[in-house]
Formats: sequence, structure tokens, C-alpha cells
Amino acid sequence: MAHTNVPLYNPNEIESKWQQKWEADHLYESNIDESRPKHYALTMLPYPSGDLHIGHWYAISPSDARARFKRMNGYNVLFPMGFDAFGLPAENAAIKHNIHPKTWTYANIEKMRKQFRTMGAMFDWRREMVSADEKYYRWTQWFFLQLYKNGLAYRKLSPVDWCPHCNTTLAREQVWGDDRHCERCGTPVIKKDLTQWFFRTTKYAEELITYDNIDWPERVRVLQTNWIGKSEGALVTFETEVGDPLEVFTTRPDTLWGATFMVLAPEHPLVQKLTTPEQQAEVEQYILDSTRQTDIQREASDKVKTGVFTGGYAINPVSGERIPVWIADYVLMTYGTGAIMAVPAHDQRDFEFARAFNLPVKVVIQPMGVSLITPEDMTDAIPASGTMVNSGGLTGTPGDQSFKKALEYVEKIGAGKSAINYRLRDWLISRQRYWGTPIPMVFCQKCGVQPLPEDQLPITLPEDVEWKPTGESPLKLHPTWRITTCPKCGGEAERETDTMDTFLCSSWYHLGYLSPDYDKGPFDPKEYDYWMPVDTYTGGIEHANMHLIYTRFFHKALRDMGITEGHEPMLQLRNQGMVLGEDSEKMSKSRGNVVAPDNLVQSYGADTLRAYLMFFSRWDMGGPWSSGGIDGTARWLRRVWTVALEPANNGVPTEASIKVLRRKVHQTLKAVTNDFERFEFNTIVSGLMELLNEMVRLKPELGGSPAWKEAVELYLKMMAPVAPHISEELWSRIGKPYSIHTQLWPRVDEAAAAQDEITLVVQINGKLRDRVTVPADITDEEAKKTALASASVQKMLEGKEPRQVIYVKGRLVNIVR
RNA sequence: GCCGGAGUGGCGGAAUUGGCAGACGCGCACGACUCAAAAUCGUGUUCCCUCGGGAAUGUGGGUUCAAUUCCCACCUUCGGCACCA
Repeated sequence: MAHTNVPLYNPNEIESKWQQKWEADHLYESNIDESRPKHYALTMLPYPSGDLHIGHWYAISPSDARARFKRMNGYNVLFPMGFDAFGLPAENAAIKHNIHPKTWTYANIEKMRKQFRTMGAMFDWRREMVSADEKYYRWTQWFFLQLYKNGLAYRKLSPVDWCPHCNTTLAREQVWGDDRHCERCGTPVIKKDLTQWFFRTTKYAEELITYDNIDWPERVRVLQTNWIGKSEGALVTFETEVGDPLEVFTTRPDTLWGATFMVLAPEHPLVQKLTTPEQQAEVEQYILDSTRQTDIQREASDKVKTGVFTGGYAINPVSGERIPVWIADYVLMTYGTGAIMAVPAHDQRDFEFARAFNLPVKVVIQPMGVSLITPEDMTDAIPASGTMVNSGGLTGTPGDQSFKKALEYVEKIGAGKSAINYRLRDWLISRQRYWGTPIPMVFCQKCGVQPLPEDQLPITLPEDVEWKPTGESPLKLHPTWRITTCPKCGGEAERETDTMDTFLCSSWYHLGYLSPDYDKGPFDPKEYDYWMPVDTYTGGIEHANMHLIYTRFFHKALRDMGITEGHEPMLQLRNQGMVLGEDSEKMSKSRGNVVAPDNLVQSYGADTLRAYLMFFSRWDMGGPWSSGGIDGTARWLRRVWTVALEPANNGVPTEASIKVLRRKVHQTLKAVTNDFERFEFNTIVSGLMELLNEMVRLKPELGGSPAWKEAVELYLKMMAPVAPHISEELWSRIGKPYSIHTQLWPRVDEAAAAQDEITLVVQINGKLRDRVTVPADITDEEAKKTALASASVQKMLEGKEPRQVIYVKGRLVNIVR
């Protein structure tokens, strides 16, 4: 292809030119417009680390492409961007470089705004929100007060997870992995007894595992459901000889007859009372030992069972047997009631404990097809599925009814009731850090804990603090800030010096974008009514059990307070994967495999980078970066440039070629439209590449025809969401009115896309033998006849009659020999 | 241990409902252009082959006229949960 007459494609020049023009023309500002359907496209906001990395581009530019696609389809699209600006790295920078967290954060934001502009995304920057702005965190504090007033925020003393490196407590969700490490810094956490603020997420446990009317990936729903961990069972009460009843949670009330002892967590409140004087010393020693252990030691499942007899006894409510009460650290105070009934015959843990301490084992479930086993012969617990045995009046109850029958019986005798337990804990939101939203509460000697009145918000974070790496929050060491007056009695009071988990900021930022400058409430109700809920939310899967649970909780809590409407904040969720280094490892500075988008924009242009990120993998999968791969995408855009601008030959178009071109164009349009709807970005680009190949083949003949012009116009429109700059430039160069991004998405010409001739695949016994071209409207009979007439079929059949001939309309004929 | 995802050429990946496996791109080979190289353009590119074909989507079975797709068992790998009663 000669291109002497074609100007050079200079991405840097045209990209900055259009970015400036779009901004000057307010092209991407989103305002309420009742005449158009709205589409709220949201992508998870970044932390202002100071550098927009390739992962940000991977997450955001395809989301932008889809938002642009929606816009071209007639939607009034809101696609905002902001910064999750509170958090620990700012404080670390302060300590390390002696720079104020605020200075550091806002300088980073400024840099990232500039980097963002090179992406050519359709952000409406007027709606930008920064969570560390006073005008924003004022409302984060306001939400805290609403939760407090509605009993959803409370303070309690409990053993909590503490990260010794970050010097703060963490929520249960922020402790990860086998070694129970801090989600941010990887340091193993320790337990501390502290009084902290919690949000009552557990109140919404049941609702959080229902996903009605939302289109969220199965994967996320499974992760959340597992995290919340619902168990259905019963609460059963055992009377004790000291008078206080012991309540246990069990998922197997049908094994109650086999409960031969009980085990309490060492921290259980009834331990002292149950312990007999003879056992006192041993019990106390055990409690001391187990509290000294870390969670990791204590919760290691391969650990040999330890425990101590309290000397106390309880009565099995169904068998009337007198059973001993033990304490052991394999029972956790944090789940259920902190006490269990032990059924050693059918629970492996209880079995191991019984064997270790010579406690009785009683089989009460007889599995099908297994001969009766005596407890003495058992080496492991036996499966608890089968017919009930040794269970008084319920003996003989089949396995599929045992749960129900046993529960009914327990309820009848007044020993228990059905109950549901969740693994989910309340959200611990206190952080012993400076750079976060201050909690708007005070402590008064006289009146206790008091919320500050709403008209005193925001409680401003003081800036004149001293940086000492003491592990204490600078707020605690501030000479004056913590001293205030009690809103109730007017006497001297002290402020809460802990700040809020930054996940609070991100629990409502989708509302913050609606009206960042509104000051009569957290958001302008008019904007809320028009834009909410979020139609499409995109971001990383790693937030499944953190942000995505918190924000759903927040929304439901606000709904119950009458602040928001509907049951879910985000209707559709899609997750992108992760871009890895060329070595297939996670990108990190220490590995030296980091790909810097700024350099790529410099050498290839934003359009190429955007297109490559969409092309190289399935978006939800991610994968390793390839420096050679991006060259292919760069080549594609240069080829589009040349094909669109190179003068046409004086070819003589034939009807047949016009038909071929228009068919390919409209088939591609159909496929690309579909792929955009389904977030299948890689096949959007490959489909466009394929169409381009066809256009290159046909250009010598069709270059000057109306069909060619249509092809180029539709091509640019289809490409516009993916590569917004080059398509705008070419659109203008072929003499079309500004802007391509306000054009409507083209309609598929179904007649043009239709095949009038099809290639039928001819198979013998499922193996490809021939292809025949036939009219698309061929009858079944004709199709079979044509296939059978094929020379290779005749040869293979050797004159014999086929046993069966199967015709799949428009696709193939399979001849069974 | 439990739950979920993935496994397709040298590489990234494609394949609406079970219906032509390998689209598109990278890489590679050859050719054109060039003094030459780069760029660009063209042709080829799953493997084996006796050039008729044969084999192939992690492995082994099954269902079916037909399986990357559905079913069963297993292997590898990634993620989550885990003494949760």
C-alpha cells in the first residue's frame, strides 16, 4: 500500500489537541436531562499514590469505552472520577520524608489528574470528589452520626486484630490468609483487647446474601456468601448442676443424643462458676496458656487437641445423661455461643478430643450400607448422614427427616429452638491513625459518650500536628485539639482521637459524585432521583469481601433510615483481572517488571494503549503484559489511518463486491454492539481488525463507492469508544461534523448483514469431508441432496446407502455411514 | 478438607444454542520494495504423514449422528474459606 499522499499519524499531537478541545467545549459534562434515559457508569476510585499505573489504565479505559458506547446509544451517561484520599501511605510518607500527609496527598492528586487527562476518558471533572476534602468528610461524619442514632454504630471492648506495623486495629475483612496478615502491609496481626467503634453489619447478614434483581458475577456472590457464612441449626439449652444453663449452637440437633460432653471456650463467662475447687488451679493455668498464644497457634487445625476438665456437669436434655463440661481452645468465643455440645462419634474434632481425654463415644447415626460399628473400633468419626439410632423415641428416623424431627422434638420439650448463625462479624471501623475522617464523638466525665451535633460538622482534622513514629496517632498527642466541650452539659470533654476506616469514605462516594458542592445534605435529592442507582460498576475482585460488602451494607442501612431508596446501590457489577509483568508475575518495583503507562503513551499514544489493553486478554482474566503485542495494535491504528485517508483508486465496483463489503460491515457492527454490551472488549478489537482486512482487500475496487464511504464512517463510529482520539481526527479529516462522540451508534442493516449464500459443511460420521456453497434459503431436502451429490461423499460412500443424514439448518450436513 | 475459576498451536487468545477447532494478534519463515536496514506490503505458519489421509482443546471414561462446549472420575494451577460447632 503506497501512502505517499497520506499525512503521518502522530498520536501525541492529535491526542492533546482533541483533549483540549473536548474540555474547552464541555463535551463530557453530564447534566440531568429528563428527555433521555440515564446511565450511571462507575469505576472504583483510585488511591492517590502519586502515579497512575498500568492497572489503573486496565481497569478504567475499557470502562470508559463502554460508557462512551452507552452514550452513543442515546443514554445520558454519568462517568465520574475521584480520589480515595485518606489512608496510611500518606502518613508513612510524612514520617519518612517529613512532608505533611495533606501536602503529599494533594500533590499526588494533582499529578494523577494530569496523567488521567492523557487517557482521553469521558470523565466529568466538575463532579470530581476527594474523600479528604472537608466538604466530603463532613458528610462521612454525618453518616456516622445517623448510624449511631439508629443503633447501627456502637462501641465495645473486645479482642481485636491489631497490625503492629501499621499501628492500628483492622476489620476482620482486612486480615488475610493462613498466617492472618494485614491486608495492606502483609505483617501478621496480633490480638489486643481494646474499646473500638463497630458498625452493625451483622444485622444485614441475611439480606447481604440475597442478590435479587442485581446482575453481579457469580464469583463475587459466592465469595460474599462464603464470607458471611450462614449456618442453619438450633440453639439448645443444657442445664448445669450449678444452676446456670449453658446454651450451645448446633447445626445437627439430630445428633443431640450422642452429645457425651460439653466444651466451652476458655473465655466463656460461665467457666469460673462451673469450675470446682479441685480443678481451679488447672483451669486457670489453661486459660492463661491459651490467652498467651497467638490466633495462628491457637487456630492451627493440625494442632493436637488440648483442654481441661472444669469439674462441672451438665444434663443432656434429651438423654438425661450427666455429662462433663470441659474447656478447650478449639472452641472459639467469637462464633455461636462460645460453647458446644460434643458429639465425638460424628464430629472429627470432638472425636479427637474424646480419644485424647478418654471421654465416652456414642454412635447415634447409622450410615447406609455400613455395618454397625462399636465405638471401641472407631479410628475416626463416622459420617453423620444416615438413620438415627440410640436416640430414644426418634430412633429409626431416616436421614432426610432427622434434622426436622429432632428440632421439633427439642422445641416440644422446651430445650431449644431453631436458630441461624453467621460467620460475619460487625465491622470494626476505628483506626488509631491521623490521616482519616475524625469520628464525631466526645467523652464527657459526666455524660459519657456523646455524639456531636450535626451543625458542628465537619470536625476538622488539625494540620498542626507533630510527626513522631511513636505508634500513637498524632491526634492523641495534639496539645489542644482533643479538648472540647460536652454538647450535653457544656462541661469539659475529650474528643475521640481515633479516625474512621477509609472504607467508610468509599461506602458512599457514588453518592458524593452526584453533587460534590451541595451543602444541604450529603447529596442533592434531585441528582439522586435522576442518576441513582449505579447501572454499571466496574473494579477489581479483591474488594468482594471488603468494599463491596461495606457499600451494600451502607446502602441498606441508609435505606432503612429513609436516606436512600431501593435495596441495592449497584445494579450490574463486572470485574477486570490484573495485568501482570512480562514474566507473568505480579508487577512490583522490587521485581523490576513494572510497565509504566506514561512511557507507553509517549511512544505509542493513548489510543494504542487503550486498544491493546482491551485486545490482549479477556478483560475479567487479565494476564501478562507483552511488549511485542502492543506493536500489533499500533500497526492496526496506523493501518486504519492509512486506509481512511489514502486516496481511492478508480476501481470499477461490482454489485457482488459491494454486497460483500456491506455484509461484512453490518455483521461486524452486530457483533461489536453485542460485545460492548457484554464487556467482551478483546473481540471488539479483533472484529474491527478483521473488518479492516476485508476493507483493505476491497479498497482497490470499491474505494470511491458509496458503500466504501459507509464502511469508513461506520468503522470510525465503532472504533470511537475504543480509540477516541484517532477516530475524532479521522472523522474530521473525512469532512464529518464535530464530534464523532456525539454521533448516534449506527443501526444494523439486517438485510445487508444477511447471507444469501451459505457454506454448508459436509461431514461423514462427524468428520469434515467437503464444503458446498448453497443458497441461504435452501430447503432441507435440497441441502441433503446437494451434500450427498458431493464427489468426496460419493467416493467415501462407495455406492452404499447412508444410514442417516442429519441437516442442521444453515450449518452442516452430517452423513452417517 | 470445603467452595469457586482456569487448563486450546511457539505465545496472547477466539469459537451465541452441542454443529467447520485455532478467528484476530504476536512471533517465525519466505518474497516484494531498498545500496542496505527499519518501516510497509504480500504469502505461509497446530502436529504427524507413505500426500490418500491421520491425530489433536489437561488425563481417562460416558452420553450423542456430532463434545473445547453436557455428565462422571482424576491431574495441574490460581483465588477464597477453614478447629465456624
